[in-house]
Amino acid sequence: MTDSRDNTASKILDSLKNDIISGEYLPKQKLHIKTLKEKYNVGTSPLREALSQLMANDLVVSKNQRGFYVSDISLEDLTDIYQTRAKIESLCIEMSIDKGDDYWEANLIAASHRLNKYSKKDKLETNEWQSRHGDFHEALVSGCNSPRLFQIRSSLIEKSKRYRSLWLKENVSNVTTLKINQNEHAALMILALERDKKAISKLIEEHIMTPVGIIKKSLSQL
Amino acid sequence: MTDSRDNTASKILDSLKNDIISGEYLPKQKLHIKTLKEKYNVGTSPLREALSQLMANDLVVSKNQRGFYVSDISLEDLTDIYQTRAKIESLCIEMSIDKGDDYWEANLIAASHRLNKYSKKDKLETNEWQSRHGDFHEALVSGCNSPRLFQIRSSLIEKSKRYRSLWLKENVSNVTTLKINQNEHAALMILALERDKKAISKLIEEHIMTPVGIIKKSLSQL
DNA sequence: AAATTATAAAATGTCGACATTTTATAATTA
DNA sequence: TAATTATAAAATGTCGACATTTTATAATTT
Repeated sequence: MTDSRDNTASKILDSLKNDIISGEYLPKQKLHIKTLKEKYNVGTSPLREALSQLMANDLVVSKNQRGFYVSDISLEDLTDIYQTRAKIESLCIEMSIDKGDDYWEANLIAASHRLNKYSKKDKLETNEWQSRHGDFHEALVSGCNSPRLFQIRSSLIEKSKRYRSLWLKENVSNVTTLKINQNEHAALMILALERDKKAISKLIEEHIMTPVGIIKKSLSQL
Repeated sequence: MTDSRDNTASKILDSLKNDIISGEYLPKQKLHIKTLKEKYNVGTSPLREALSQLMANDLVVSKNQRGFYVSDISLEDLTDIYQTRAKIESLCIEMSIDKGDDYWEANLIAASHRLNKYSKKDKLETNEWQSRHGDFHEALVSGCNSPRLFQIRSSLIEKSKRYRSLWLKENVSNVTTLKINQNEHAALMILALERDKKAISKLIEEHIMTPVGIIKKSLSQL
């Protein structure tokens, strides 16, 4: 939460990051200092500090004396992000399978149940579904006890979310595609419980790559 | 290079980052704003912007109203960094083997030759050796055409260098340990040219993990 | 009219100032 | 003397100001 213990810079960082990821600011869009200062009600310093952090996260770029811009997207980057994300997720899951205990299994089963139940509803909210979907995948990798690998995973998810958001913006309420691969989730859980590293690696990579084609199509005709 | 086209913040970022990685500033050490301003001859804003970026790179941490500190190290993190780095390097090499062409092969052979020749010298400089060593490993992965994976690799190398620097600080001119695994390099090249993904993956992971034990020992008695 | 130049407006990046908080030091109490 | 409180010093984080550069607009030239 944005605690009062936090300074202005870190508070505004969350807002800004979220606004970029959610697609409120479009790729290549200029981020005017003055405008942002007014919008978020802050001074120059904390704003620029937040933007500096976003630069390090590749969400923002800057040219000297020409200000800050939302970093650009591309079909190549889309593929690269997802491909890398797939490989990393595979690593996480393999570690998870190596180290996961009974609690990991139980937690995975629970998360799967929550996702399944919600997916069967006819009128489902995107946010809630995405939340449960994310929880399920997190449960899969939660046995991986490598903070650094986890961190890499998070930053990649962040970056991929941006592409998904932009795609969702073009295809409002296109929820059906979200549950395209519902049966794959079931398979993933079974393979995890069976500790079949090889099979689950293969499946998770395919699973993660599934949206790429769809997003690509929608994005290329922009 | 630190072009005059760059702004103050990005110039100072390089210096600061380098000084942290090289171990000039020690883990947990406080980074006083006033001191840094004088040392680097800059004002508040660009300094704090640079520190903000280093925060995003996990090289610096900050507590509100209590300033900036060099991020801490630990034996667990040392292991985690290197372990993750090993996995990532393995991924890069596998991709490299999949996509590498004749030029990749030639470049690899050349880099290997430069490293070999220099390693045989009796009086070798650490910097030059490390440079050639780095080049060799980069040649190995240079066929991997995933910018994002490459970026992850770079940031992990950065972080691991910090541990190596701190270790080197305790063991001045301990160059012999640097070429402990010289024969492994030859094996790596051969396996790369043979396109033996499985074998090279295994070897590179071991190769990267080699220093961990040594650094660990030296670091734990601090 | 198109291209170039001159002028005005807007925006960026850096600085030092200042209020607020933290830390260090001295004074007080038990 | 140890612990607590009061006081002083130092440091942080935020702000607005300002010089400099970029961008937009108007004037001039060919």
